[in-house]
Amino acid sequence: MAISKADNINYFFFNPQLISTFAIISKIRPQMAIAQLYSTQEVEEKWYKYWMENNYFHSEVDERTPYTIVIPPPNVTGVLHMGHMLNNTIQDVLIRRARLKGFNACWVPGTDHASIATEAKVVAKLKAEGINKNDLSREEFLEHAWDWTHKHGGIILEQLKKLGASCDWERTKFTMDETMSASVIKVFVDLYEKGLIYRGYRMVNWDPEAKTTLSDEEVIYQEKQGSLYYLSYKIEGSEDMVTIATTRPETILGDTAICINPNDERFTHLKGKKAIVPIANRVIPIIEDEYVDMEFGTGCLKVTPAHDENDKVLGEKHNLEVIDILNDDASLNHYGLHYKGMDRFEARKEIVKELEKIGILVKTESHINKVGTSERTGAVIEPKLSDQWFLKMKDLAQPALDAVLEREVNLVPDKFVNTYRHWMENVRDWNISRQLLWGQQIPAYFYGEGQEDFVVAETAEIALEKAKTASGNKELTLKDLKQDADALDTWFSSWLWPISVFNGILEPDNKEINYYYPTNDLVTAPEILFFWVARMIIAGYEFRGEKPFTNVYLTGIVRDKQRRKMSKSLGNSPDPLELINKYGADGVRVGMLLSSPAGNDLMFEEDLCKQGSGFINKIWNSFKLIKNWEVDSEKKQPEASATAIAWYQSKFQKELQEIDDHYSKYRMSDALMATYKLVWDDYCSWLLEMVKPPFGEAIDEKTYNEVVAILEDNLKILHPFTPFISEEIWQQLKDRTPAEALIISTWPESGKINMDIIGDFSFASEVIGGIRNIRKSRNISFKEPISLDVLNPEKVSERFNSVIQKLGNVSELNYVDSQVEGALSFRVKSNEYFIPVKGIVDVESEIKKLTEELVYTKGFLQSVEKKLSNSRFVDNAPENVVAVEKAKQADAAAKIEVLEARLASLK
RNA sequence: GGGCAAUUAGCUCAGCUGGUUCAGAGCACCUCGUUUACACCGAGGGGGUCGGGGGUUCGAACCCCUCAUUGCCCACCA
Repeated sequence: MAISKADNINYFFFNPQLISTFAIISKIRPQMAIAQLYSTQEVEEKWYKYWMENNYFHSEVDERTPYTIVIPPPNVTGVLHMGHMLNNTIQDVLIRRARLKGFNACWVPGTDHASIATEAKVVAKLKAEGINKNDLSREEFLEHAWDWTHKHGGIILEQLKKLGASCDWERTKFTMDETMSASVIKVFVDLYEKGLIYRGYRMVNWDPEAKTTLSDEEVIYQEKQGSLYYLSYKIEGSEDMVTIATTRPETILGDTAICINPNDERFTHLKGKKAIVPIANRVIPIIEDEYVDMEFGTGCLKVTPAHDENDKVLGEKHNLEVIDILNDDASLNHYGLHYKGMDRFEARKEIVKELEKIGILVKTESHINKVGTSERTGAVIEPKLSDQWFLKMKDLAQPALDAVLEREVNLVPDKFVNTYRHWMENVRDWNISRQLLWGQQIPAYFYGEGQEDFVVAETAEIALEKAKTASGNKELTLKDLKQDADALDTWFSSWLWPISVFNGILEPDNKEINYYYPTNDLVTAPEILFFWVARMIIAGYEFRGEKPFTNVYLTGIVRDKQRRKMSKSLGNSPDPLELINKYGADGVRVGMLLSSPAGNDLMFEEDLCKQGSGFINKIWNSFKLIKNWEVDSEKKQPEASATAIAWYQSKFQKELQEIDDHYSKYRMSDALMATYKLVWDDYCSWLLEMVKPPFGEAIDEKTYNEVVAILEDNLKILHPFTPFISEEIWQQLKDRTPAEALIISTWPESGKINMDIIGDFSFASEVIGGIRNIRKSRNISFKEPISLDVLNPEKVSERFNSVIQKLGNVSELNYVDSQVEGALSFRVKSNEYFIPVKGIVDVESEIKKLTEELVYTKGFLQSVEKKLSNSRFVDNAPENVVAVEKAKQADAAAKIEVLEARLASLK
């Protein structure tokens, strides 16, 4: 791309690729250099470094009130995606504003070891290298996992820095740090001793690929096209058959009963009989239970307690045998007979073939069923009975439920309270063990032959003492102890996060936890409301007797234009870092927040970032204007400037109030939009235009100083959204010491709002609009001065006359007391304005316009009068509402008078 | 199957106790403009029976009923 110097000099190119070209140009034009250029990459890098060097992000316990946010720790080996961008932008906005408001702002960053996700990645990597996880010892595998973590870990945190995240990096934590892990173990032991953790033989979600259990939340149900197979079982000692329907014919090998509904008259003849399982040729009882739905399938149910939750319940009730036919990898075991070793799906096909061959398969129907799959590996989940560790939830959940219902913890938006309540009221015990190596190993030690005798303790040494006491065997040594091989669920460490990052578990009375806890805001996705948020609240009350945070801001999901969730696999997610390169971090931050109310999904498209960077560009250019002004200390302040500044000060206060209100309700986009409009419309389009000196002239010092002060306040309210450009301008505006950096300055104080001047301004802006309309309709160039005549001068707000003259390019403003001939007119309220025009006024079209205006106003007046003549309205409506209607009536009547007078003068 | 939400301009959304500002904003669109910070600009403009129907009220985008559509959560019958 060729750029001529002439093109460059007066334009600002928002294009990082052109930096070097600009750098050269800036050298040739030293007097302009400072303000002409804006390179996002350069500026962003510069200020981030500056903030870091001056330690502004770091927080220490002090006298101030703390304002704390703990980051939802991303997976240690993850990379930044759009969800993180949204989430962390919001957190940074909150924390930066808190910092400006004078709080001791502390944003604690960190990462999560994400046991299953990370382990899956490590296993895959090893596999690619030809190494099988099972061939490694625990220690060897963990070494690989730590290698991987060190290599990829924390990349995501570096990416957050590019976004401008002002985290206290000195506090960075990892859920497998020594103290974090020790906290987890301590909590486990504690809960075990309270009798809340137990070991149970339960049906769990089994991921045969990762060979671990999953929590219910990690199972994703997908609708899949399958078949419903109708199979006939022989009745023992007769030629009768009974037909059942199943979606999983391979599990017949694990059948231990047939169940019918006792009320089902079709099957009375089967009561007390026995059936024969095909292929296995085992004899199983026919039991009766009302659980069976008589409408579904054939009304007969095969019962496989080992492979179905409901069947398990039935089995326990009727004391049935449990036959587990699967190995851990979901291949068939010896109960699979000649299918032993075959994968479950393969076996299904083969068994169906065999059943067909022996005439047992009556028919096959297509059937859509919901199949549970693993969130991490995608494998179809197998319900499996196994020994697992559980945490009793019911009592623990109660305070956490109350806290949200009583709004001690606020969910934003509030609608999530219902969902939360529903879940907490029906909370189930939490399966906390995982058959994984990557994570905190369960601190249970077996000292006997089987799994019956065990003790739970922080360390093996303590466990040994406990085991000696428990067994009465003083000869036991460490070698006799065998620690449970399983690791704890990842969430069993992250539920402690707001406490453990301040070491509040191991040292419950330390200075930091006492100061920073409870934290203020948590910003996270609603998807993990139960996974994580609810459990943190539970942990907060259980281990600190206090909530972990006051507000939970639930973001939406970032979707594309087609409303599809943005994901790597779909390939519809832009690379956040590329976006930052292209639009600048400030631009992307604005883009992300332009439309993302709490709890609503964000329909993201790149245009939003474009709009964001357009805003940055506007801010920059408005600064360039000021920066290049020549200041004259002798010059008197023009009246228009004084008026404009007085107006803006009130307008700013009014909007500041709005913005603060939006923040207090976590309406981030509204706060941004109010700021955006204040800066773009009120500040740039109106204020700067009103105070701008004529071409070639200098600006008076008073106005200059006042505008600079205004700009400084603007920068303060911009800073949370656009930290980089605001700091850049702040620093260019004046020489500042590190103690005067914008990031640690103060949020503008709220002040008086003069509503009169705001009202007068909007009156004046309507007048200016009227002038512009006439200029446009008559094709009068802006450069051509006009004169303006005003009828009914007593109602004109004179303080804005100078502004009207300046922005309307009005050379002469006269008050007249009668209609002006040969002029075009417009009306604001009941005042009438005339602009004499050259050439002939088209009386016909003027009359037409006036008539239309008159008809509309009369109609309006009529509707108001109708309302006012309705006694039920006047009697029932509040006084101020009636007063308003009366004012409308008076205004409309006056306007009609004016219009009629004008029409009369033209006819 | 149970529950919760949403439906307002082409798009994304405001509309905060039913009544000033009640039909709004931003983007997009159209017209005009080489005004000396910015064309990523400026000025102006068009565009909506507030998902349908019914009700309450002096008055409804807002409250009630009903239907429709969409999204989410929970539980799941083999």
